[in-house]
Parts: sequence; structure tokens; C-alpha cells
Amino acid sequence: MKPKNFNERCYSLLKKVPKGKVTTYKSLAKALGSKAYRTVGNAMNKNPYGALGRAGGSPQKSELVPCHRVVCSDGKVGGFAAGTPIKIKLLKSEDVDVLNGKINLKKYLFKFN
DNA sequence: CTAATGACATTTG
DNA sequence: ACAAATGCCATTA
Repeated sequence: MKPKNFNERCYSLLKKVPKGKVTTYKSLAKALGSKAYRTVGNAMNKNPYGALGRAGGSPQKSELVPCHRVVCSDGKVGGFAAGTPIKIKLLKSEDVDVLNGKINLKKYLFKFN
């Protein structure tokens, strides 16, 4: 396995995010001490834990790294390797209310700093 | 080492 | 408010 330090940091922080809460790529990168919001998203895309690929099922792998709990700073769900609708579905399953593909950060945004 | 990529963010139209 | 353009930064080829 390659070091990929940055990615592993992202995963570690992501694991700290409690269920029913979401974080933004920006906050995540900031917590890492960088502004590489893009790199964070890139890390998830290539994420070794896979992007679930199953909706409304039993996302066991998501327990390792809840990639679906990462959203845009604007409150938009953002993207997902398996498909945005899948991500939304997963979030709803986590007691997160998603309206029009947007999330109420005022309620569900969990910040590290 | 240099170039290209992208699950974003911010500013402008 | 929405859409397009520009900027950022680590990873990968």
C-alpha cells in the first residue's frame, strides 16, 4: 500500500463523524491543516473502502469510512462514486434530512475545529 | 520532475 | 436564485 498520508488522514477524521451528522470537504481539509478540499473529494473517489455501490441495503463497508457523510460547504450533497441519489438515500437512512438534494448544515454539520 | 485530474469553493454574469 | 468561469491542492500517470 502506498503511504497516501493525506487520504488516510481524511478517512481517520471521517470515521470520527457521528452518525446522523455530515461534514464538508472544506472543514475536513481545514482540520487536516490544508485547503485541499479537492484532494479530499479525490481521496473518497479512489477510496479503498469502495463507494458502497448498494443503496438502501446494508452498507457494511461504510462503517469503515462514511464517505456519504461528506457534503459540499454550500449544503449540497455533492457527488458520489455510486451516484448522488445513492448518497442521498444513505444520508436519509442516517436520520439526515435532505431537501432538494441539499442538507441543512445548520442542523447536521459536524465540524472538527 | 512535469502534466493532467477531480465526490470542491468562491466570485462573477 | 441559478449557471458559468476561475482558483486550489494532493494524488496519479
